[in-house]
Amino acid sequence: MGIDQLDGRIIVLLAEEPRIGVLEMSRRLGVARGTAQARLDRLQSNGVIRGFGPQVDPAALGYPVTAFATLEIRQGQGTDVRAHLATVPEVLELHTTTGSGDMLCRLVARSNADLQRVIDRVVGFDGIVRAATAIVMENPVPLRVIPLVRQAAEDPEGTTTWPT
Amino acid sequence: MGIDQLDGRIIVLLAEEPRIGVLEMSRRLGVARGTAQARLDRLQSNGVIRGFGPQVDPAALGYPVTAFATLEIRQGQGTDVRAHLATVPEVLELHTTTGSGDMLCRLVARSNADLQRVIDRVVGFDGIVRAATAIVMENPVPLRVIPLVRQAAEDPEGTTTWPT
DNA sequence: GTACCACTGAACAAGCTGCCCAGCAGAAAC
DNA sequence: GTTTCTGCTGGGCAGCTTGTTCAGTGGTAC
Repeated sequence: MGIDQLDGRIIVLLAEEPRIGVLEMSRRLGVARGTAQARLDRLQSNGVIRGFGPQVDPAALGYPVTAFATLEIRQGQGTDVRAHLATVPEVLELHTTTGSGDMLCRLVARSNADLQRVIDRVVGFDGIVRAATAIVMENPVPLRVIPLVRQAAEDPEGTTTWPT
Repeated sequence: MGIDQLDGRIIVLLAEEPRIGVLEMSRRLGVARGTAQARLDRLQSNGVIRGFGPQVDPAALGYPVTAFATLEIRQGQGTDVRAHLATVPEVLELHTTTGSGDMLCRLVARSNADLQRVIDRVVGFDGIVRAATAIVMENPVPLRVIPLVRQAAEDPEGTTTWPT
């Protein structure tokens, strides 16, 4: 667990120019091709890099509305609720959490009106007691990992980030 | 806006085997290479496919703790808060929302103890009045788009998904 | 001292990419 | 009805990359 600076540079480079090949990568990093290859393979088998799947924009697909729903679950119904939500395509993500509410899920919809349909489908299940929905207006920081990768590469142990 | 079935199959195929080339893709889809190439180019310039950046797992990087924080902002301080949060590497995502709380952000940390440091850094800014944090315990549905892509490909207009 | 590991630098055949072209079918415009 | 446009097909070509293998080197652990 943890990455060194070369690993960090590999990830950043791949994030900036995903179509780059291993050979070009090795040239930019100033290392041998075999090294770049080996590092990349290791990052993938480590699970640090999960994959290179296409990043799809739901808005461009016709789902411009995003919302977060906090769900309250009836005791003991967690498993069923998880299975139910997994069948709803508009549920992009689901977490079980501490704090007020038991689950948090990310939803998308074709419009604000359509969001009602999605929410109805989500909560139309016995195990769900209550749902509180917050519609996303703006997304000032889209999902990102690069700053974190930079920090992890600079300081694999996390020693300097602790309070002094 | 909207994709047809061939587009959908391209995205699904790319999600399943990201390292696949255009030639192999065209073979699997049963179309000419030029067609696959053109479709892929169009999907990218459309913005449907944002890119193919590496999907990094924060847990494997040494940040196994995820949390969602709901922030309440002092009137008129929104811009400053956005800028402040953008400088924190552990803030992976930030949304402004309707409903209780004004912003929702996704955080990661090295441990539960470390989460305190992150929250202190997030909240240690004048414009933030209050923060409510929910720690993620389990992630039954990791961020996914494929089911949505399938639905969009089957029904680009969304007609069949409306209540009857 | 020896074994082990990571990196370098090189070579090879095989395959893919980017690019070009000509032809064809369906839809829309005139 | 004819023309134009768009999207798809199928082919060819040079150039480059990939996957793989090999030998050599330096540092580290035992």
